[in-house]
Amino acid sequence: MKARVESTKSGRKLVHDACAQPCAIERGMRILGGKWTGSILWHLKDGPVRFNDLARLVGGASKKMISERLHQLENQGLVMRQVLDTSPVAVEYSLTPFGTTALKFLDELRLWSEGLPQSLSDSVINNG
Amino acid sequence: MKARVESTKSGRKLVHDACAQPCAIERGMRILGGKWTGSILWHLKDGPVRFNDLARLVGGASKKMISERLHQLENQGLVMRQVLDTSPVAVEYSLTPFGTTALKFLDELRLWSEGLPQSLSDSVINNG
DNA sequence: ACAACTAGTATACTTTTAGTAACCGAAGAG
DNA sequence: CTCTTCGGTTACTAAAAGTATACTAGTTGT
Repeated sequence: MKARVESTKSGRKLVHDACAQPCAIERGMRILGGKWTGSILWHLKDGPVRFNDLARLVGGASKKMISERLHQLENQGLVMRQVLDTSPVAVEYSLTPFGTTALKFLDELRLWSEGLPQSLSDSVINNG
Repeated sequence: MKARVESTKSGRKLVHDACAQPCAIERGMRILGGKWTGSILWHLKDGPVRFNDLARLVGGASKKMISERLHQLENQGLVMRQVLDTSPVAVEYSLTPFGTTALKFLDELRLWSEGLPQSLSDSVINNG
């Protein structure tokens, strides 16, 4: 990404290489930046978690949201779904190897967020 | 965040500490995860950029979007707005010291995103 | 028998966000 | 005089995200 703005002698502004492809930043955000997506991945970091447990852990998100995000993450290959034939049946979700590669970045986000001024944290109210 | 799920002797599941506060992950995402937010910050990393230049650099986002995000980022203290008394007036946006602390995380995101499989990148179409 | 759990899906609705397109006044270039 | 640029704002529409309730169908606990 070498986008830059140049001024011609007459002062006209021209933009070169203005993200003809979506920036890496933006592409990544479209995958990980959805509401609850980060939280879900984060709660899976220590091992498989079952659907309803996940719904309880990610307080504030409805089952519909959890369900939608998990489908999305499964399609994108970050999360695995495994049905255990216990009774009643249990369904476990876990990170794929690819999914775990996102954890480094999420941890960086966590570190940043934990240092946020209180006033800013307060203005972001809902649970997660 | 020490959330966990425990099974009682009777098999009942209880959730402890289920994100009474929003997770750091989720709080951070609410600030940086908005559409275009990451791209805007990233384009400011090398120094001040003027409004219309920014709108051109972040291809795909309308001026309205840029304007809204910049207001938000200014309120949150990540970005500074400075009016230069040239004629015609110019308005420059730049990162505050606090804003620059987010760059580390954004760079981690960029690295992750650049390694994405092509198929996944393709399904995330718009510009940024 | 009855309630609560399992993992979701279905439906209906409201709210929020994103996006388009047009427009503003002031000033500069041709 | 007209066209363009500056930094936005306004009005409107479309799409996404959210809520809430009810339903499946089998299992276990009281």
